[in-house]
Formats: sequence, C-alpha cells, structure tokens
Amino acid sequence: MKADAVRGHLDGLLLAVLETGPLHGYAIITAVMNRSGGALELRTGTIYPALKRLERLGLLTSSWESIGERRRRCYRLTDEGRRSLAGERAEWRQFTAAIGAVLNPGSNA
Amino acid sequence: MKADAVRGHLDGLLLAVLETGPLHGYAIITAVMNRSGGALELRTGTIYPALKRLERLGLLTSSWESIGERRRRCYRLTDEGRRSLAGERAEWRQFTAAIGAVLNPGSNA
DNA sequence: CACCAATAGGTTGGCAGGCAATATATACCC
DNA sequence: GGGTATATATTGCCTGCCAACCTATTGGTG
Repeated sequence: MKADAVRGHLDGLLLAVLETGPLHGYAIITAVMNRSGGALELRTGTIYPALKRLERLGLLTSSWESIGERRRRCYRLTDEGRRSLAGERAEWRQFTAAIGAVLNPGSNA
Repeated sequence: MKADAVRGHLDGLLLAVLETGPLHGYAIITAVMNRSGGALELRTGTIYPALKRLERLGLLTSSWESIGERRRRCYRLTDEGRRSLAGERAEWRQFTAAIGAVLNPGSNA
C-alpha cells in the first residue's frame, strides 16, 4: 500500500475502530492494522493530531487512564461522532462507486 | 463529492478513460464526469499537469489535431500506459478492500 | 450585430493533511 | 544491561489537487 493512501479517509477509520468501544492511541493503530489485514500502518504523527482534531470537533472525548505507572489517553465516540461515522460511510460508498465506475466501467461494482 | 476526492487516484482515472481510444483534454473531463454519474468534476488545473506528467512517464503520447481553426491536443495510451492501468486497478482493489474492511468490518465487501 | 454559453487549452500559487523523523518514558524478558 | 514492545507527542516537509485566472474559437439567441 502506497504511503499517503488513507488521505481523506482517516477520520472515518478512526471513528470506525472506536465504534465498538473506547481505545487508546496505540490500540487504534493496531486495530486499524489488524482489521485491514496489515495493509494500513498508521503512524503516530498521523493519528495523534487527527484524534486531537476530532476531539476539538466534538466527535470524540478523551480521558487519561492509569495502569500502574503507565498512562494511556482513552478515546471514545460521542453521539455526534456516531452520526459523523454514518456520514463517512455514506461518503465512502459514493466515493468508491464514482471512482469504480470510471476505473472499471460496465462492472457495476 | 468533496473537492480533493480523487487525490491519489487521478492517474488511474485518466488512463481508464483513454483505454477505449484517444481523447483530448476537454473530452477527458466530460468522460470522467459522465462515467461517474456527475460525481467527479475534474478541473483543468488538475488534468493538464497530470497528463503532462503521464506523458513524461511514457504512459501517454499526445499530438495536435486541427478541426478548422480549432486545435486539440489528443492523448492516447501507450503499451506502458496499459500496463500501468492494470496496476492502478489492482491497487484500487487493494485500497478499497483495506479501507472497507476497517470502515465496515464483517461486511466482507 | 452584440452578447453569451459552450468548447478548448493552459499556468500559477496556495494549502491541507498525512508522513518521516525525533523525543521521551515505562514494562518485560533474557 | 540491552533489546523489544508498549505508549504519547511534536515538528517540518512535501505531494498533489484545486481555485483562480487567462486566451481563443464556435454557435446560438435576441
């Protein structure tokens, strides 16, 4: 997978892996990697600023969690985030339909 | 469709609409728009530099065509371009599979 | 005839946004 | 003590598409 591949679709990915329950940053990276079968390897420089932005937009909330001396920032979806995720999914369908139609005309896939 | 949507997939789109025969720039724009059902409206500032780049890479050749006083630059796929198109299609499948798996887990679509 | 929309080709500057690089710290195993 | 995995975070860069702009021909409408 070429670098920069998730450009424009990152928010949806982050919201999607948080749908089933709160996760911290590092777990989000591994979740995206596992779900994509290893194809998508997000970097910290990619997700931390993005998570911050999504929180500022009200789509996420975060809170510190302590495991002994260890600290994690745990992110969870807000209701607004859930609505936004639905929108991202709809946009994804339209996007793949549009590009797919040009790239593989007559495949109606 | 949000602006910037084709980011990273433009080359494939251009190669795809040229697959069935040579076209000039303006026709490429309308071809992409029609095939996508009006979803993708490319700008001249998007395609002309891209076509130039693809020609430099050897994936296209171009030639001037005159209709009376009217001039058109006609682009056609090279064999290398055809091979590249096959690659773009393969990458597109992998890309949609990866993002789709994260966005809609368990849908195996 | 004047005017406008459609057709046709092109350039330039800007900027969003993901990435590489870098930094820090704890936990665990050998 | 050293290496790897876990965990968070910032900075600057670069890619690449877009908006805005420009020129010119053609054809239709009032």
